[in-house]
Amino acid sequence: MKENEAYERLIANGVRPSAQRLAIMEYLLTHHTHPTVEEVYRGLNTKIPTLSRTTVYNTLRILSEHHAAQMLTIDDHHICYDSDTEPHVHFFCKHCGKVLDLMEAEAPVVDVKNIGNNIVDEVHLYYKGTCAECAKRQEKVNEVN
Amino acid sequence: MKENEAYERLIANGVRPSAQRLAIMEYLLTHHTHPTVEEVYRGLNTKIPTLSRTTVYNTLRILSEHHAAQMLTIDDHHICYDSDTEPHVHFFCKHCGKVLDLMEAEAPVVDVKNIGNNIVDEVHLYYKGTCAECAKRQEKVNEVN
DNA sequence: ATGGGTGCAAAGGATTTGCAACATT
DNA sequence: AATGTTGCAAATCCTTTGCACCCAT
Repeated sequence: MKENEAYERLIANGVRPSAQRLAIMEYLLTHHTHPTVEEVYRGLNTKIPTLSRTTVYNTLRILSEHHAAQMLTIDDHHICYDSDTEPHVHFFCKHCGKVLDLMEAEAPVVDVKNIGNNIVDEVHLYYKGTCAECAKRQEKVNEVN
Repeated sequence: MKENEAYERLIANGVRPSAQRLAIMEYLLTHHTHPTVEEVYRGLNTKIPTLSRTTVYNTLRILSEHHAAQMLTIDDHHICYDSDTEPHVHFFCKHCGKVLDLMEAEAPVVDVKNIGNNIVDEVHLYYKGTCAECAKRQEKVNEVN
């Protein structure tokens, strides 16, 4: 990771850089796994034993409100976060629950500022289905039968 | 509404047509307001006083699993349902919480079957921002100041 | 001294589950 | 009878809130 990238991201988006916020921002910047609140909490708990879930909740909400990160509401039981704030497509596997990034080459580019008189400031593109791995596993099961 | 549209929709998607399921399916087909579980429950409670929330939860989940309706997870506190299962863009107003349909003319058409080896069977396009009404209201406030 | 941030515990809210009664075949 | 569906109550889980303490871009 670039030196101070977390710090710069917070400042650029008008978020005061406390130690906890820096740690959470850095966690998102170095883990492109679309972590949930719980995953961020557990991932940082060893480094910062005093960290509370409340702070993780608060911070992730603040980060997404300030567009320093994206909240992905791709599934009702899987709210997660992504430090990549550029619109890109997310794929959600209904079988294993994994969230993948799909590259621009594989997805339409949407760049809208407003539609009618509605002002658009976030674009979310979610595809859902069966990921390559789960599809392969199911094929095997079918072969056996 | 067409005669028996709810019935046909259930049968076509392999859902057994109980009285409750028919009523919920019909409610979705006649209310294009993207209702939540609670709104469906309240909307039907007068007609079917014995209806329980549990059944509304179960039924809406079954309908979306069978692609007889879509579950929209556009916002963490606003999970709602839409009987239109064709991919179309939804606009969510962060101020008033309203969910609007955007017509095809205003939005990209996405028709994907799979990407890489991932099998896509649902496409969700969500735009978020400020709706025309809320934007207008904010303008007025700004003029006064 | 002040405003903001943190974290504990408790509250709140939404959704699911266990299970007995009921309906439909 | 057998199978699937419903609905009540309770349990669970996730998230927010109240509040006291702490800290310092």
